[in-house]
Amino acid sequence: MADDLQLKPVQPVRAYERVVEQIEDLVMRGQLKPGQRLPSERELTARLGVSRSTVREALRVLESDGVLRSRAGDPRGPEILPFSPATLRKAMTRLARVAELGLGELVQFRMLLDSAASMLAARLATQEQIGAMEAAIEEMEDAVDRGYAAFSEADVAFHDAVARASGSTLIQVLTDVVRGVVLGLIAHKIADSPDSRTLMATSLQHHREVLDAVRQRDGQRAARLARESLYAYYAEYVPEAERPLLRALLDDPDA
Amino acid sequence: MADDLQLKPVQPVRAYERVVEQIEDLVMRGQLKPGQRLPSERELTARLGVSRSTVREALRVLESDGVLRSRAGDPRGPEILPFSPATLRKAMTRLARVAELGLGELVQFRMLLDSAASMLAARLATQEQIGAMEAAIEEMEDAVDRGYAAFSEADVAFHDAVARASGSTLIQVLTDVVRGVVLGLIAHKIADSPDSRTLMATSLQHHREVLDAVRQRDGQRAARLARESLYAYYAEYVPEAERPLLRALLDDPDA
DNA sequence: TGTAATTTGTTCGTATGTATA
DNA sequence: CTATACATACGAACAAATTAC
Repeated sequence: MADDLQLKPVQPVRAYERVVEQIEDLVMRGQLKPGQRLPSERELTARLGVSRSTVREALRVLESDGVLRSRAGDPRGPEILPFSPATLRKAMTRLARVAELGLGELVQFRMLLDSAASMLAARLATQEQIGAMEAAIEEMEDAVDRGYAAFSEADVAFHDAVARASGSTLIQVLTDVVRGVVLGLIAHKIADSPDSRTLMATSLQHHREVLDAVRQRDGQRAARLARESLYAYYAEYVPEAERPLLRALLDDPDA
Repeated sequence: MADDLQLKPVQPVRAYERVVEQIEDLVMRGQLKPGQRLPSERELTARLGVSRSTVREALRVLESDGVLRSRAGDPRGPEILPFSPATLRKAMTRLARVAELGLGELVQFRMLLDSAASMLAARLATQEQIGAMEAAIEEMEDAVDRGYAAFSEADVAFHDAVARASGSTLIQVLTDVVRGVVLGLIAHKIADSPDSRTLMATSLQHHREVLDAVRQRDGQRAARLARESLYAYYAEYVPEAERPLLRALLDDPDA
């Protein structure tokens, strides 16, 4: 007998899975576009030749994946949704919890993303995109006196502007997701900080420097400043033991 | 009337969603660990006070999220699974298709991940982890004569070793995911390349240089070489129009 | 080895509340 | 406001699969 035939164990394919695949395929191929409606459950039952329960299980899975939404009583049928990073965020959040990602690793990854985004922004950003960064900085200046919440909001706007200017959808989405997880872990600590005003002023200055590097089209400097800025802002909330992870991304890790 | 009360529209919460939440919570809190079993569908029906259909819809969603697996006839009940990046990969793949991510953006992101991984590996890797990289390189050397498939496998092993040595789970998982998407898009093109042998030899030399920089603990050099290596390997498959995205990550983008 | 018991996979019927026209 | 079609949810039934004895 040939002993090295590549035979894999066969697992039964359930009916609802084939329904999910069919609908997913239609969406992937663009035959079903956001806003369009799927036939009603009863019609799907008839067209697919499976029971209502099977159709429903498939719809629940697709719904939880953010592919569509079905509402009770809507005679137009389930609605195909536009893509949203919600599923990615869910998966990422689970990864963070189940894999027990430390704050250190999350901040490290943010440094990585923001650094790359700043590099790309310096080299590729349009004047309009640079204008959006400038507007966000002005908003931050105004917000210093209005407290941490307002400042944080403007800060997010700045980083979003940079991420958009990077031209990379992946960087944009992942920045959004990772920031959400990080802020969820420590927002209250920063808000409660007694010298949060000093923190904001320092952070604002760092952001100005990044913007300056972007304006001068100096990608490497923008990237370096972005890393240093995040390190300065978050390092104190990261446990001592994990700080080497952050420092390893700085140009001079032993300084 | 107060006009600025933050009132959001309430959307009905369906029964199966509350079941999903309960079980997801138990897994998140570590009260249900991988390998453990959930009660049977009928017992869940009784304990949760909902019908079996509702329980099943919840189980299907959890199954599609990779949280558990239920097999027909298994009297021990659904099994809690260890975390796997499968969901992340699924979400990422959908993002790539639906957001119409070009090959350029995907390769760009790989450059970014591999660059960071190499930098971190140079600064943090243990001798054992460096040994794994060396072993992968030797495997690549052997594989040059055995064709693209074998070479690609060894190549993957090298990048995995680097990603592991980076100490970052996020880098590790995302490298795996993005590589899967990229290879899915162009593996056949490389395999069919007439001068694939030359390509392999060049790539092998680049990998040796990265390893050398890691051995010498030169993070910045390792990162730069990693970017250049990926650029050299993939650039020709990336449409002309998207290549500036890749070059923007090189130290000298105009060269 | 084979068989019995239990579980999941799937279907069908029904009652109820809801959104749309 | 009403009629209609819809989704939600329940429960019973049978087939197929798995385990354990």
